[in-house]
Amino acid sequence: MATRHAEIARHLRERIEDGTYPPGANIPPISELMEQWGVARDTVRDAVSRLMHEGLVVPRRGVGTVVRDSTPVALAYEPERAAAVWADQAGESSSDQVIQTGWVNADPGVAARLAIPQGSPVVHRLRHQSKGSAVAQIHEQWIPEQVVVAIREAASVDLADTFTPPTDLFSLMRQAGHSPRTATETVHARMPQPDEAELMDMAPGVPVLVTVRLTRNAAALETSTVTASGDRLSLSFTVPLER
Amino acid sequence: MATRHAEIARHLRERIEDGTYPPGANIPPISELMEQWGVARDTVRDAVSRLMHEGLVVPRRGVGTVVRDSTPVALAYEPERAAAVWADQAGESSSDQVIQTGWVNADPGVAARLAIPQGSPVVHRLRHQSKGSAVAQIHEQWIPEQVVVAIREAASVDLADTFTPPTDLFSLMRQAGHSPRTATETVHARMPQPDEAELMDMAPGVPVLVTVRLTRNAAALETSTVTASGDRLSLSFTVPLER
DNA sequence: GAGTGGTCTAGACCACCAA
DNA sequence: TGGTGGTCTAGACCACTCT
Repeated sequence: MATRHAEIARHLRERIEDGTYPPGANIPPISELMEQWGVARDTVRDAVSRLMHEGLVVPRRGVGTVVRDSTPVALAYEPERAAAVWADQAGESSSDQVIQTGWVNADPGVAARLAIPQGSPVVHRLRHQSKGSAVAQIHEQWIPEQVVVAIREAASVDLADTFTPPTDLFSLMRQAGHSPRTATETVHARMPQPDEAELMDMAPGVPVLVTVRLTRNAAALETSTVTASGDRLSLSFTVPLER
Repeated sequence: MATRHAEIARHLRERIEDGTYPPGANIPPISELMEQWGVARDTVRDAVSRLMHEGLVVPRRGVGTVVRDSTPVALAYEPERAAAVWADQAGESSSDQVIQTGWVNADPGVAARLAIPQGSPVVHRLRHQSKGSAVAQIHEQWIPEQVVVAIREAASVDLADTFTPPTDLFSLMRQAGHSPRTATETVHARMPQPDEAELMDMAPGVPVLVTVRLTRNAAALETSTVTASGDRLSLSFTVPLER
């Protein structure tokens, strides 16, 4: 027999999966579980805590511990897109706000991706894309000096001092003689940092999806990272298969 | 002032980030932290538990609580690939094993993706790809009847009864007159289920990356899901940008 | 054997929410 | 106001790892 709290957690998990406690409903309160299983309060809390960190339930003070919506991650399959697409389920009011922009020195990661010496000046832009009230995506972008200068000269836009969202950075690049050819996107997942979880109003037990992008023609033109809640967003790619 | 355990967690998190406790090192033992902060054991454990679920540390009985390797997620940038690539950091001994294969009735999700009636017969194949001793990826695949039959007739291979890993399912499809044209991959992240975490020997606080693929020409040829530890694997795509 | 983390108890007080 | 979860204590015993 496993430990008491593992046993309780397993039982509750099964009841959630078999629909006894459907999404939106409450699991029994701590006091009741204490009685039912004849254990102390903290033992029950250990069990509930496990379910919370598995992303199955969200405890709410004064209300109860509610079962989370089972995160179906809408499966919209229109495989006609040629490029990467950010798929959202709810098309609420959205906004795109530039939080910060300016010159910084490239850190080792950015420098490696852009193939420039570490510490080289790059323009760093931080954007928050919001859906409804909470931030849905954190977008960070680094652009090498050469490209920034070319855009300033060709389009009279200073990226280091422009707080309006770039309606289309790629067309600015083309105007400046730096037409992007390919974008490589690398995806991984991790748990959010506390500040990220707060900013994006994430439930406990929900990871973030991090996409690192590198846009190139002959040289590297731009690199960026997009960080977003792993359950509110899914990333979709269509790749052609050579004959 | 926040709660005691939040305070302790914040302090330890900062010490980890500033390198006082580098990856592989131990944070101070519970007993020591109890003394330092003048709190009870469970208060310290609450703090450490938070760090654990953030993926920062792994407690080991009899050893101590060690700081995890900071998950650099190797950034291999060879943007020359045209298709999806599964990037691994360590090239150890790997194996690919078919765990299960046979006919099943399509569940709603699979049926929707393959655009066939729910409950239609499909061949379901479950594979485990291992690196070293632990399973690195769980691969589940569903192939519609029409394609299975065509492959059986054209290549004398019965997918419902073949336990050898398909060296190349796509070339079998081409032989059978079903050349795949595109693959659409949709990625999201979630916390692993307990059995998944055990099978893949995952540390606590590590999410899984789930990729749902749909391979098509005119019709849907195959759909599959790949589930893998979000820190041991990163998924990379290169997309061409139209002029 | 000494030291580590893991489990569990019985009781207390606090913070939050809905009726 | 009553019920919910959140925090915290002081103490006990167990399981594991290393030397």
